[in-house]
Amino acid sequence: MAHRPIHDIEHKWQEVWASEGTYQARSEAQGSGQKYYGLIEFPFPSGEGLHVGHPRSYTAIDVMTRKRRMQGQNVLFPIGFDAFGLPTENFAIKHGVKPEEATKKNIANFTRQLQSLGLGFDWSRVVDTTDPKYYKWTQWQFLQFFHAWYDETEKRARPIAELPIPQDIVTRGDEAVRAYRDQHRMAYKATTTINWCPRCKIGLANEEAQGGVCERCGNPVEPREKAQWMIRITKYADRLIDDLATVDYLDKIKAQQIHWIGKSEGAYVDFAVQGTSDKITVFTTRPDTLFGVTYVVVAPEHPLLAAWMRDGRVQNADVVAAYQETVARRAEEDRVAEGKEKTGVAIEGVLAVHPVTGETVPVWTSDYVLGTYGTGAVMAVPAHDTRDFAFANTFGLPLRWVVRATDGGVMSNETPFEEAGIAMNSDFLNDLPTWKAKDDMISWLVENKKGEKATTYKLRDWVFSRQRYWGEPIPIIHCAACGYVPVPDAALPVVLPEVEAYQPTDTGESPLANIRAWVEVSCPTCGGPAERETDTMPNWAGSSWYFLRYCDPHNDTAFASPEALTYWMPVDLYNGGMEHTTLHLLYSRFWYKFLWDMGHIPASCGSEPYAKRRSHGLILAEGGEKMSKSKGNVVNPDEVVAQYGADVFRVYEMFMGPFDQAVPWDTNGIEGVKRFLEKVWSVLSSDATHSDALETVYHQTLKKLTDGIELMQFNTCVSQLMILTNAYQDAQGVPASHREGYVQMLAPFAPHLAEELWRGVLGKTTSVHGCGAGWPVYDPEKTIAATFELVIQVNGKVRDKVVAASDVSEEEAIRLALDSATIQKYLEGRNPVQTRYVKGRLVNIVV
RNA sequence: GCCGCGGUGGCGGAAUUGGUAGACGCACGGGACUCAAAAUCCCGCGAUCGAAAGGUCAUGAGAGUUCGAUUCUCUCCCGCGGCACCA
Repeated sequence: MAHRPIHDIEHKWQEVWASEGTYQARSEAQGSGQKYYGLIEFPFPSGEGLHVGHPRSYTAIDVMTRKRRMQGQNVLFPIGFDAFGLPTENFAIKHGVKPEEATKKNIANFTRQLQSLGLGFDWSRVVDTTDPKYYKWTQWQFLQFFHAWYDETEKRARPIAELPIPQDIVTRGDEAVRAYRDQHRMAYKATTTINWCPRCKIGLANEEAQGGVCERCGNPVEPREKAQWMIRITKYADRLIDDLATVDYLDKIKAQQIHWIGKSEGAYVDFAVQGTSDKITVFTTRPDTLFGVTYVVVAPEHPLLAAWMRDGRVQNADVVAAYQETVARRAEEDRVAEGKEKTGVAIEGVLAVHPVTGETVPVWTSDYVLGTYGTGAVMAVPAHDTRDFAFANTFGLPLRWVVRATDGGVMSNETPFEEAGIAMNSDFLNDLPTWKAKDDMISWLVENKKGEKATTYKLRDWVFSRQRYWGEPIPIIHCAACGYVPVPDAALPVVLPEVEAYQPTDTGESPLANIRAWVEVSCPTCGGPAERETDTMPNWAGSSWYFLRYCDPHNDTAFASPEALTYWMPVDLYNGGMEHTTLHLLYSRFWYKFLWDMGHIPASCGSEPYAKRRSHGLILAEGGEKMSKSKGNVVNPDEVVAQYGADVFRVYEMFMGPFDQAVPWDTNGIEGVKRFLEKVWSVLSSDATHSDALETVYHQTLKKLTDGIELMQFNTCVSQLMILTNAYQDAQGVPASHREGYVQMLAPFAPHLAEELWRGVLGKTTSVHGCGAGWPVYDPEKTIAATFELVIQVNGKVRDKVVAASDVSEEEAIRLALDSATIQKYLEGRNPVQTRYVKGRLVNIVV
């Protein structure tokens, strides 16, 4: 390549493609042929620039969409920038620049990098989540959540105006009605304990504070009470699980989402508190073990416990209070540390009444019961639950088996005792209540008003408020007289005001709160004095619907027209990182379903945004470690492109290994790809005479690429191209009849080289990459050579190989095998017991 | 602990889904070209026995099914990713 100015060539074609509009999708009105919407996760434009991992995903989908475009499909392969977010804000604070300026610069840099890779993006549809023209619709969509409630009966979101108001609320007046509505909105404000990161000074959603540490800075988070905007994603939990059956996602993605939503079915069971009207409601998935209950445990932060502490019922109040305090102070990490001894204290003076037997059992509090899951209280069945068993064991609490009467006598259910090696004492078998099946027990509880069937989820409602500057302002106005008033559509977007200081405040207020001129507004409803909401939206907001905007990115009257949505949606293929499985992917599925419920997305688009989801593996550093700035092992795409050019980079990334698996970067490996592309250039510069052997490899390669690209087997597609190229090298050139097809096959992988060969060497006048430019078709018959090497096995071991005609019959093949002198030697005069023939492969003789 | 994925030469990885294990690439060794080096081209390259022909062993370990197992079944070991006191 030293003799060819590779960068000039690449640059030249990039400009030609841009001016010819080669990669622009045709609109729904102009598009002919099948549409194909290929999507990659739009990047966050960080200051560091592109990582070599980005192009792996982008090139893969680029290869797939290029092939389909050549085949004549109307391809939409868009790009944009998810540019709001903390890193930019932190950078701005640190360097005293405006976040929008830093963002602009980063987007420009990313654009330059992406364009240098020759990716076939439709640059006329770029979106930027920080553009007011874009976030106007993010805000508008938030307001749709505000204007809606979830109808459990119809299992869909509906306009808030259609929310039935109970008569007793109506009679209490407008205030009560308004409060009732506010409680039912899909976007609602609630004071909750949030995960507060004292370092970032920000409230985090549970999913951003996994393991009790801040996702951004790794600092431990602490609980903090704060009024936050919440979105009722939990209402969609069932649909988010059930509809996975209708889409083609990698199984591991489905499994992770289902696990994350964490649905479990069981019952609420009420335990009365002796001598009071209180009842402790527990959640259990095993109501059939109700007779095994020997105590009840409430979470340390359980509201009932707080009430008992207040009314003086708790006899050991100081012990309980001390325990509560210890737990509150303890970091989440310690709490869940593996193998941790269980801790807890008995609540003296409080006894729970077993709902069936009427016996009293002690009530304990322990942090092994989570305040945030179920009802924050459990019935403990130490004989059948390992955690209860551990607790009972620590504190010497009694155990009781639940046994099932069977024909042969009595048998125990599974029990941790056996695991623990403790012998079972059969005394307990006396006086046992009748065992009931799970459903029977629930029926009994329902009939006797002691409980009900219940389903719980690990998924929590979505904390949607961020006390930060660099995000979409939440378009709500607080009016003392009217309550929460949405900013009227005509007044959208609510543009981020210019601010002097972006620093978050210790009070937990957004920096926007300091800008009084912006905060103070008159109420759109009554005209009275009012204040803007100063929290902003999380990063996940803009990315929850960007794929819809791509369908119609310049629309000023809607986020996208119904026509455009009908034409393009759903996304045919969405590729992205596994790390987004439980956050972005789940949020955007939910967001889409909601807009679909509300009729903002045409019903014909279907209830799922992505028909197919795939995920790429990580690119690791040369030693197999993760690339990281601190380790100094990061490979910079700019340097790779500078040294080898974009085509070598692309082909190498496709060749390194299976697309869905992690692979280490290998500097020697990229040299091999460089040699390969040079070989392509040199073999194509001379003609070879046509031969049957070349014809076979050629058609085998066509078949491999035609199928393999769809199956995302990029590494073996590149291998096959190498095999073909090696064959041409042996033949000292490419036969005239192969030249076009050969270049076309290379085109998705090495678009610049292919275009140079197509127009420069083959003398074509239009792009090899254009829509309908053509994709070579293979002849299945020609993929089979005239002869093949027939393997002959004796008792399953390869003993000889002979050349046979491809259409050899079974009889002939076996004859050939038996005629072989080598085989005769192995048979030692024995007669075959049986013979097997595998067409086109082998004969196995069993003696 | 639970869920998912994986374990094949010195390395990245192939193997038509039960049919020649190691394609393709890298690294390495030998040779050609060259005054020399680089580049390029040709040959070799799992282990082991053998001068060779050829044999034997080999896909994390062990068993099983089968004419035949990297592929299917069971048990176990190891690695990666996710979740994790979720009742």
